[in-house]
Amino acid sequence: MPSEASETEEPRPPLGRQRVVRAAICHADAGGLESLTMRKVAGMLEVAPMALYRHVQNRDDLIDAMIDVVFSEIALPLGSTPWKAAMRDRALSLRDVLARHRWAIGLMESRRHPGPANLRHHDAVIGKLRAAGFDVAMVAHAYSVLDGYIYGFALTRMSVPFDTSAEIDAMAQDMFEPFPANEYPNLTEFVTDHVLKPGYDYAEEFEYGLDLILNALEEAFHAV
Amino acid sequence: MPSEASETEEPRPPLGRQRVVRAAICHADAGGLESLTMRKVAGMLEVAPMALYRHVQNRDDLIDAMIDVVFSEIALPLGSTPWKAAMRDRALSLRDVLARHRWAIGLMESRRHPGPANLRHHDAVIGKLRAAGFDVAMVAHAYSVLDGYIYGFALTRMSVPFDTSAEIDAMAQDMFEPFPANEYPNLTEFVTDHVLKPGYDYAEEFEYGLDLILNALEEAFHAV
DNA sequence: ACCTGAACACCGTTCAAGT
DNA sequence: ACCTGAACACCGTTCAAGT
Repeated sequence: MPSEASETEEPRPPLGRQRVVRAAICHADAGGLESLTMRKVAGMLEVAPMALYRHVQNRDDLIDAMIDVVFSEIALPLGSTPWKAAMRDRALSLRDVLARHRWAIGLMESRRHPGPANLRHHDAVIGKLRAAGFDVAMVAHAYSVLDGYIYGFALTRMSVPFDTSAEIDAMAQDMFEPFPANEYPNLTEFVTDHVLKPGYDYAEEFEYGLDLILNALEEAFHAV
Repeated sequence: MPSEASETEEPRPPLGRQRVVRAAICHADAGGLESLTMRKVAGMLEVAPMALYRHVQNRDDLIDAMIDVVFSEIALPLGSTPWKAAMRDRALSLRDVLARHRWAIGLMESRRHPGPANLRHHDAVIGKLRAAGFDVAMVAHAYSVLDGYIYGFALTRMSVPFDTSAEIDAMAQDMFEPFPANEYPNLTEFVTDHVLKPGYDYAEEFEYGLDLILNALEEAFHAV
């Protein structure tokens, strides 16, 4: 067939950095960072492994780009919303984004080459607090405790991998199985009498701590 | 020479699970989890890679064992110390342990097979709060917000890798260099007018947030 | 009981070509 | 300009031996 038949021969679209980064995020969302290999991303895009290196310097550069996409998904505290409500909305948005992209939790704040969405996000959060009257020292306090809590909650609570009460129950059995009964009475009581109870929900735990911190920050702010 | 000369021939001591785990922790402390390979640990112990598998099921089992050693290094809240001081001491101890073993931060609360030191630690913390009069719901609130904050601070603040003010300065230059000047005015002001100032110290930020949370928990506890 | 060596199916990345 | 294929120096882990 003639090589000019450009439409019927399905000439694949050029790769492009965006398509590479999106495919990588998709893979990491499903399988985690460990299973994200250059070769698998290339396979998803039906391309030779080395084709990726035209659009990405190396694996670390790819991860930098992925993280900036994640930052771009966090709702910015813009508009005239009061600082406390704005920080609350931003915290819930960040919590949701980290739940979608669990592989990103440990990488968001340790990149040596932050992207534009990263810097823009921090600029907006700091700007909102400054506009509300926080001095730079109080901004540091507030940002440190809020982000510490949000990322830490994402890390410690959301990483527990079960959805149903039955799963959590089975897992608890497995955990205590190798040890003598009543070796850990307080932990056992806590798990059986509270965590395993049908009404218990992690999501509410996040908002309890978040509001505890926001209220305490408000008090500290007004005390100045 | 006769094979009975057992002392002069330096017959290496048997490997043993403890020696393997300790060597692995030592390597991870220095180079992180990424560079921790079975082959390198074997090399440190001057042994063939496959020798490790007599004492450890696989790489994941090795990491489980490493994490439990880390848990064993956290000071337990024992004795008759009041709950607030005990939680404060425990938080500072956990912060220090995580600073020594940064590779462990993301793994401490997501192990499918927690070891005895892990369970014993949680049992002691829960026991201290229960003994102080916290009901199980309040224990969940307190533990969730405290550990969230401690792990998150370790993740977000301690992962920034600089020691001296000069280093942080150079890094800030690098970060903003690819972008137009004054693109991020609030962030720039915050970094130059506060973070880069000689008196600023991360360590104090940790204790500010910790005391904010502990005081808020105390209020919530007494309000019940 | 404890350790070894070869082998297998993977990695990221460099280099030299291909179109 | 964009993609490929072979090659190199690595991985974790299985298997069959060695002492």
